[in-house]
Amino acid sequence: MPELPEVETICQLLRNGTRERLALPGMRITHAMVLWPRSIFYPDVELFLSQISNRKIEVINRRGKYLVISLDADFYLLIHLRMSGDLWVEPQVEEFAKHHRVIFFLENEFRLAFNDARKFGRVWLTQNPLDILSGLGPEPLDEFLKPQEFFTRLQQHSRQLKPLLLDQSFIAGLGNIYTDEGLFMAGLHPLTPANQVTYDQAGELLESIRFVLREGIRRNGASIDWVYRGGDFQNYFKVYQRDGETCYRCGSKILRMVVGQRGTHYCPKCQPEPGASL
DNA sequence: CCTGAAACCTGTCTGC
DNA sequence: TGCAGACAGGTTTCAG
Repeated sequence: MPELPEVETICQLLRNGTRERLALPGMRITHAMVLWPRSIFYPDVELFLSQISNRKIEVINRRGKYLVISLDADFYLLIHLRMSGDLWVEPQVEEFAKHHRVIFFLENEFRLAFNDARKFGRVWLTQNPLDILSGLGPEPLDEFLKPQEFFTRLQQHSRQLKPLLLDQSFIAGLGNIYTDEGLFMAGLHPLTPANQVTYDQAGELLESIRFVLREGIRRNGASIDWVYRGGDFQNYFKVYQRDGETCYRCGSKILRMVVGQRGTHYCPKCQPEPGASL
């Protein structure tokens, strides 16, 4: 599922807990079990298992699409869910679900399970989280990011908007859904060269991105395909996977094309081609 | 710097 | 029913 709003939803769930499921901060990990070794990106599995044992969970945060779990002894557990990853807090007595890849056993009767059907997700355990996170661009929801800076960053690239916004070093957390939705709201064609975006358009794009991300978070993320249950932002998509259907704003037929190997959905009338006159 | 293709994986859906 | 092909929320690597 995971784009920024989905990761944020999981982050808040783990941080605050729910009725039956305890909040994780303050809880100790007694030991872990690795069912798919390639899920552990760093360090090697043997060292990972020894270093994770008996670590206390202190703070749970998000940076881009990474979940950042601070542990005692200055360790950080970083988890990237990629395409199909999810994190479940569940009783230890349950059978392992089909796609469990890494299990963190807690000191009570619960465990934290990393479930990931497509095996693309990755886990790091490190004392230097910046080695992994420092390449990320700014957080879109951080008010520290001003329209002027966003405009300046756009000016520095000739790339098309769609692949640029998906580039995590340009801005962190956007994925295919929220990029398409943000471009639609801003009225910008996905193929527009970034350095052709005007100052006003840049401001609108930043506002639009923030709006769709906040809506996504408010709806607890989107649930698509067979992977995720929980959020319902998929019921509020304006263009994503709506190709062939009618644009709510102008009535035109929503189109789909492939840009940078990613399905891209847009309204040909609300998002005019770059260079086309209105 | 930019683009496109391929790779890493499993599951679902569509069409023949 | 079987089977091939397309497609899926992401990222990295490599060729041109």
